[in-house]
Amino acid sequence: MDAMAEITIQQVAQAAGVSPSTVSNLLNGRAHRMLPATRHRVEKAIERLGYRPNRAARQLRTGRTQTIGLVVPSVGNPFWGAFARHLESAALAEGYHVLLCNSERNPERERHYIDELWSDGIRGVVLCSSLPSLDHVRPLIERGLQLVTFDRAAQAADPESLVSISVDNVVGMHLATTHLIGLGHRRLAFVSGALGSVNRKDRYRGFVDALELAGLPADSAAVWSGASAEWFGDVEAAELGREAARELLSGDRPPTGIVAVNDMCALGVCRGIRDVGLRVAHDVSVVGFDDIVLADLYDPPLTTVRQPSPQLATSAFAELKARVENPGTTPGRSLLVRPELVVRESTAPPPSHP
Amino acid sequence: MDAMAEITIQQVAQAAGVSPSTVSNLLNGRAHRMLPATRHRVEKAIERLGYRPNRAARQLRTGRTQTIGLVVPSVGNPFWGAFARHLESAALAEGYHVLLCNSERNPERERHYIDELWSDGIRGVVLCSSLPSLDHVRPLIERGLQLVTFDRAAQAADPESLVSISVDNVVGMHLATTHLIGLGHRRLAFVSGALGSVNRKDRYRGFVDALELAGLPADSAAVWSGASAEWFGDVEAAELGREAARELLSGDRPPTGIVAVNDMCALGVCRGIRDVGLRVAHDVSVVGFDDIVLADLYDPPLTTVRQPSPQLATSAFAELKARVENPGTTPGRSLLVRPELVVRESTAPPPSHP
DNA sequence: GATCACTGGTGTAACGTTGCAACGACCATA
DNA sequence: TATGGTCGTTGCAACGTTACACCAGTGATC
Repeated sequence: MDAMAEITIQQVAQAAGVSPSTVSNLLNGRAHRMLPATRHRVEKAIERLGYRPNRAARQLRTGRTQTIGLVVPSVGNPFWGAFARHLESAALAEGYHVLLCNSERNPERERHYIDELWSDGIRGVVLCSSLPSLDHVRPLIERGLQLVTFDRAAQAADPESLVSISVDNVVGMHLATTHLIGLGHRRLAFVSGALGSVNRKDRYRGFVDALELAGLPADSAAVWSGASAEWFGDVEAAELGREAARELLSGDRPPTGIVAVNDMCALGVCRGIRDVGLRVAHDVSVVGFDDIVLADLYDPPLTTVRQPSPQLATSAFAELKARVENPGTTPGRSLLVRPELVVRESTAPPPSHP
Repeated sequence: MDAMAEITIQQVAQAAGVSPSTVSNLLNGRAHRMLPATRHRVEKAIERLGYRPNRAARQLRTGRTQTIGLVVPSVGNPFWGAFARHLESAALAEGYHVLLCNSERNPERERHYIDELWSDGIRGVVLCSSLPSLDHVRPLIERGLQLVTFDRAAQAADPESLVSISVDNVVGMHLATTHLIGLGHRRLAFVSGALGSVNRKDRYRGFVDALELAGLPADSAAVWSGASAEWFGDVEAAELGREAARELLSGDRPPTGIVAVNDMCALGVCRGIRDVGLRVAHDVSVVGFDDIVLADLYDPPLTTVRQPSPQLATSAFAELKARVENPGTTPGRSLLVRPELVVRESTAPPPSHP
């Protein structure tokens, strides 16, 4: 295989007997400026040579890219996989591409990625970081980086141009916890990885709020937040949930209801419940968060808080595109969608006391 | 926010009191060619100005990119999500980026993406297409596109430079089917979407081969391949499996063992089994393919054929990188990894006859 | 028959980077 | 003191594209 020469706009121009400018005009929606005959000649030439414009040259010249960055914890988690998929579809429909970055919840890695994206000429990023502070990206934001954060409610100290799109995590967990309390549960537990991220903190707060509203002492509830790990990957969430369930249920005064920080974690909790010989719902109720596809497939189907990820992804892209194409015109804002509790069969009244 | 001027290599050069060439030399691993003092001045300037090289300019000049393309059916399917994640990690370790493309099993979309990737200057793509023919990418391969196909055994008519990495799907399904037969099952069913892709065809063949080897007439087995849909998305696989199970089990002579084309589909089958009031394993055994994280979490934990996706992803990237950086030196080849049957609890002997 | 406005098309410079060829300065050798 | 070699650094052209300014021709208007 020999070193392949690319087909350039000059070659097309020559083949069509016009100047490169004319070809460029056609390519950039200025076809009306030429005779139909010319236009057809050029189109034929493009077709015949299989010409594809060189994106790097175009980007260098115009300063624009048709690529956005997506930073998620890990597409190994089906929730993020689905989100990535929907975002990518929205992008495709508008001629954009998506560069995938799994931060693995590693701040260093996340920072590195944002820098790289900037180098790539990418000026719009959907960040699903959840790091409380955005200081590591502030210099870039000041230079013109457009950021849409997802699943991370806006913070007071955030840069003002920021757009944030998220489900209301506090409300969501409030709903979940209240559901459990309404079923008669009094001994609850909250299972999560380290509470380092905004959304986890919010979810935890929803849990505590609901407890207090019901007159239950907050300290009566167990909180299991993976003391060992500073942070944990989203795939390991399941393993963590499993471990948590085993530990919680073999202690004294085991909980009868467990709310998990997300569905993967909840599924792990369910597994842990079976590990110790108990039954989900019958012995201990579990509620998750996200409503991944598998929640409904599980046995028992998982009660959970739904994040409408197609809509959220679509909004995120639309918001980002508007800002990238028209920087500085719209002020920062924050969209907080109210989530919905989906009651399935992993929750039931607590077993009657002996 | 005003239009932001990028920081260029010239500005760095000026700030450091050297020429752009010197900065470029430093950036491209030719630091030994300058005095330590110069080097430090330049490094300081880069740091102080927050300079990031413009990738588009660099790519235009050198013709190289540090980006590869990944075309998967859909990262909404946890198997592909995990694969994407591992591939991306391998890429990151070598300074590469990954552009994500979900084909949604739509040939038109896949074709479009490959064209776009080429336009982006990307010369290496991991293609998880499974389309039997590669004709739609042949022109680009001839121009120098390096392709590693994954989960698609090499075909006779493939371009010679092609690398293909895959699990041995025939063997895998053979293992799964034989496992069921060994447990005493005689009435089996194979559930899949349309058998349009190479891997599905292979998996089906493994199923039939095992049947024949056991002296079971192939036509005694039911095959459910989603007659309605031309193709189906990976997320819908679960829905399809569910429907298949309901239909198969309410017919006459229902199967006692079902092998599903992948885990998502198998999970759907399990759900369908419960829909009709039967129990997985106890009444009908199910075996999947992939070994996604959730297989082990499920109730009952799913017996399945494992694809070692971290290793496969790592190999795919290594193979692709070698070819992109050194085109035309290595001939095409094909790596077929033997998969492993993971026996869990979704399979059991068939219920004894009344 | 000048002037003007359009129409269809072209020439040119620039985007930021790289790598080669070339440079002057210095030192060792003859 | 010439000659040659090395060292550290730089000038220059080019990668493929685009947008602006410009131009030559045509037809209408005064």
